[in-house]
Amino acid sequence: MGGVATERKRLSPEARRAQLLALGVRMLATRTLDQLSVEEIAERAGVSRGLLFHYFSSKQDFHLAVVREISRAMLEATEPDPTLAPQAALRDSVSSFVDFVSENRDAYLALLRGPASSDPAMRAVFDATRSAMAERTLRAVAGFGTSTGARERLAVRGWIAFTEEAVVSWLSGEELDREELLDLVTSVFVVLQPAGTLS
Amino acid sequence: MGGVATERKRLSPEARRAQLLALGVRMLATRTLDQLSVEEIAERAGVSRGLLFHYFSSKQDFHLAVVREISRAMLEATEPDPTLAPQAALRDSVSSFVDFVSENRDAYLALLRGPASSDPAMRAVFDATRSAMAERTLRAVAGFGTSTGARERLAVRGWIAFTEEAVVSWLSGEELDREELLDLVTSVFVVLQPAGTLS
DNA sequence: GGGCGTTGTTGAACGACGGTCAACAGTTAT
DNA sequence: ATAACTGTTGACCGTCGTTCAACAACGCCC
Repeated sequence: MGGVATERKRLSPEARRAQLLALGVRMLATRTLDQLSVEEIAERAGVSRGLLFHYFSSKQDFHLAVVREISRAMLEATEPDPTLAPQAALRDSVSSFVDFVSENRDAYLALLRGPASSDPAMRAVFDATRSAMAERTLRAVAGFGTSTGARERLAVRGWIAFTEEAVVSWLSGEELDREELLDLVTSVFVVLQPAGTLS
Repeated sequence: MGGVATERKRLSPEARRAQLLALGVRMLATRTLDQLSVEEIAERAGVSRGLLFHYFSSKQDFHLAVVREISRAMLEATEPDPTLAPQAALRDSVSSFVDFVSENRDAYLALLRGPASSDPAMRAVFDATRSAMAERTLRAVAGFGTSTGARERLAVRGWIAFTEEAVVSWLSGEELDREELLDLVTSVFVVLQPAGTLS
């Protein structure tokens, strides 16, 4: 399972596609999304450049698929536990988020900063990810009495940006311990709810 | 002051450099940072491709200079008024920020999402901008009794991300009026301060 | 005002890389 | 074994960032 070319083998379309995608995600550890060249991907996969265009219509399309994969993995890893009480579910989800970003820092940053790239479709993935997190969070903590007004939607999106920045920033310093970080992030959420709806 | 080539004229280095930079910033309205091609810049400026490399060592260096210019303009436009009381200074600065982003949406987004680009120097500009906003904000509202512990630094950075996201998100919907947005953003800041230090 | 040096500017040339496509070869069925 | 299907190749093209030696506009001096 190395990065170098092994032997020329014929794979099923699904396997090849999955291989190229996984390779792309893994390579983000050293390169940024923009630097994921078709040439290097092909070389590491041990296939020709042309083959990549058989599975992805363009370089941008490939980048998009990589970012979608990261988004999918992140959302899956941070799915709130519906059996927990609202406050506990929130903290648990944030905790999973901290873990995910810790373990996939580079890949996640690619998702977070990838939208700078040319494609509006890329930005759409970014937006969809934030929206998914926001809606899910609102649903999970519905017990807080949150309504879905414009102010609340804006507040939740802002809170997600807050959380992302706090976690990423925390990772490059770690001057707080994990619990303090979770306290900070969750307490900000609680406080965002309209006055009077809190316990 | 069009975009098309006028006549071949010899300009002073400062004038040429300024012209190219301003042109780059202006072009962000239609293209993203990555799409700022040397070719089009040169064409619009009415000069040869080669000349751009006389003023900027590479395309990335040019992009960097463009982003620095935007950062500079933003920080200048949102400088807190030291003659105001802490709460008022905060609100005033956020208000200026909303104005700046409203008027320079594309350019500001390039700064916000530009760091996705390859260059670590680009990311440095992004970080430096956030740090500048954070430190300045902390200084301006020192009256709140804010200490400069790790938790507070993280909270302020998070709050800036919150603010950026809230403003950008608000711009593409405008379901709240301006005052409500300012209320939301400033109230979150106040609430972030350690319990007991608030009035 | 005409030559001369300084230097802003050009344009041809090169390399890297994304993208295309007709030919090739591994696999499977008969 | 042969043939059909299709995963895969490698040569080719166009675009674009980058280099560099030559050029020409401007200021200066006599």
